[in-house]
Amino acid sequence: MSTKTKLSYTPSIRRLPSYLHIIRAFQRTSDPYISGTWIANELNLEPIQVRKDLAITGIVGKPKKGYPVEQLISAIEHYLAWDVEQKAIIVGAGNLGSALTGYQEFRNHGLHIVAAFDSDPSKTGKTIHQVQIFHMENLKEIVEKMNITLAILTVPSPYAQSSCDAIVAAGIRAIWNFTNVKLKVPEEVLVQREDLSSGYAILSVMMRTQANNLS
Amino acid sequence: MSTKTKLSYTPSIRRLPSYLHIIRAFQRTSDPYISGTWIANELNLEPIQVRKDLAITGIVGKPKKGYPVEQLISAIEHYLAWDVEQKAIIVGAGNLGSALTGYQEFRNHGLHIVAAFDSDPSKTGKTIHQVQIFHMENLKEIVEKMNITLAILTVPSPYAQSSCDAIVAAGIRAIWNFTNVKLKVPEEVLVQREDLSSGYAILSVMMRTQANNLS
DNA sequence: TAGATTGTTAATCGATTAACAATC
DNA sequence: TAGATTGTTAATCGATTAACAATC
Repeated sequence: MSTKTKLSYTPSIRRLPSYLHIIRAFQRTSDPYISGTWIANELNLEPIQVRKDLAITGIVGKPKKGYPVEQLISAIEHYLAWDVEQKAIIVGAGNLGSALTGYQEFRNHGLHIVAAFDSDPSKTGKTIHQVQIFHMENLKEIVEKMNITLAILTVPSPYAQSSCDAIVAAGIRAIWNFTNVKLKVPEEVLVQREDLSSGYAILSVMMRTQANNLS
Repeated sequence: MSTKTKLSYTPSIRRLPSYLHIIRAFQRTSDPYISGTWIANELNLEPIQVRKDLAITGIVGKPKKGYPVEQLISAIEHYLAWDVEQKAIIVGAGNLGSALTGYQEFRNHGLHIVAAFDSDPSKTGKTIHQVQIFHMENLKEIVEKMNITLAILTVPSPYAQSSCDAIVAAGIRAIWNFTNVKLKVPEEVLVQREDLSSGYAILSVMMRTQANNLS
């Protein structure tokens, strides 16, 4: 059976992290209930969309009051599998790798970056944000020893495919790909590509459209 | 009139950069025509989807042969407004700001980062990837002098809104927001948020789903 | 109680996919 | 010519939005 079945509710899943962020901030007010309407206002969304999105987590709200804050946070975290610690490694200890390693928000998502790898021997032994850098030669050994299942790929694009091959050979099953390369992987390996250019494409067309409207 | 009209074809626009990337690589083969079928195979998409996407740029192909490579590149670049130079500044000269400043691919998109800003005085005068760092105090002055219309926001989230306010006060009309903060801006200012957590949410749910299927 | 908010069911909208004639 | 590929028109699919009864 192919593992490449399509994921349902992807637009909703993409919005859940912003809900979680907002709800955690709201939690500090000690109000035990939060309404979908309030979340929607905060994020410029429609209340019905928020309710539909939250429904996929299985949360049940109370008419008139809203959703119980603690339970709602748990439900979102559980749905996203953010309630269990997920260990990950950084492959490519450059600026982007370093930025992601230092990104505190990931800790709130259960994501722990436990090691970094680089093919530049002069980086070996150094640390980025208290995470040790190893040489790529030791990838398989350390991945096996630490039982790692996720790699974050932040190498320059010419090295993307070869690094990916090393990651797969090390037994890793999921890759978060920050390069602009479409990676070739065995069917059972999951790849999530973070394409910076696509966001800029949207912004660029918006700017052109706005400029045209003004004239 | 509100400028917040919804952008059409956003899924297609998001895919155009990967098409462009593939087509530019193909260009080196000197073959004057490229088929939608070939692009689709390369990116694991359906040929019909590629044809529909390319159609929004106005390109016209030749049955049996495909699309003329040079014209296709021009059509995509023109549609994305990537055929004109777009100057931008980095606000927040940390690791992420530095990574984006050094990201060579942006040059292929007409995006030129011409200055960086940071509130840390010890960074003032230094450079990241040959781009000079200025103090935030000089933001408005330099933005006006250099006629900047786009800011890339890469500050830590606690500083996101105040930095955004400074950007707007400097007269900038478009912000590419890499923080996890929902920015409050006047209606006429465009914001494109790049939300790293949403990509991780997708990956995390895929991993959970796959793990469940295997058991 | 009155009214705000939920959850469900239905309607709409837009994106993807299918079918196929046209054609180089 | 035969066949691969385009572009158009229609069908399907899934996401968003609307309507509204239930209810705390």
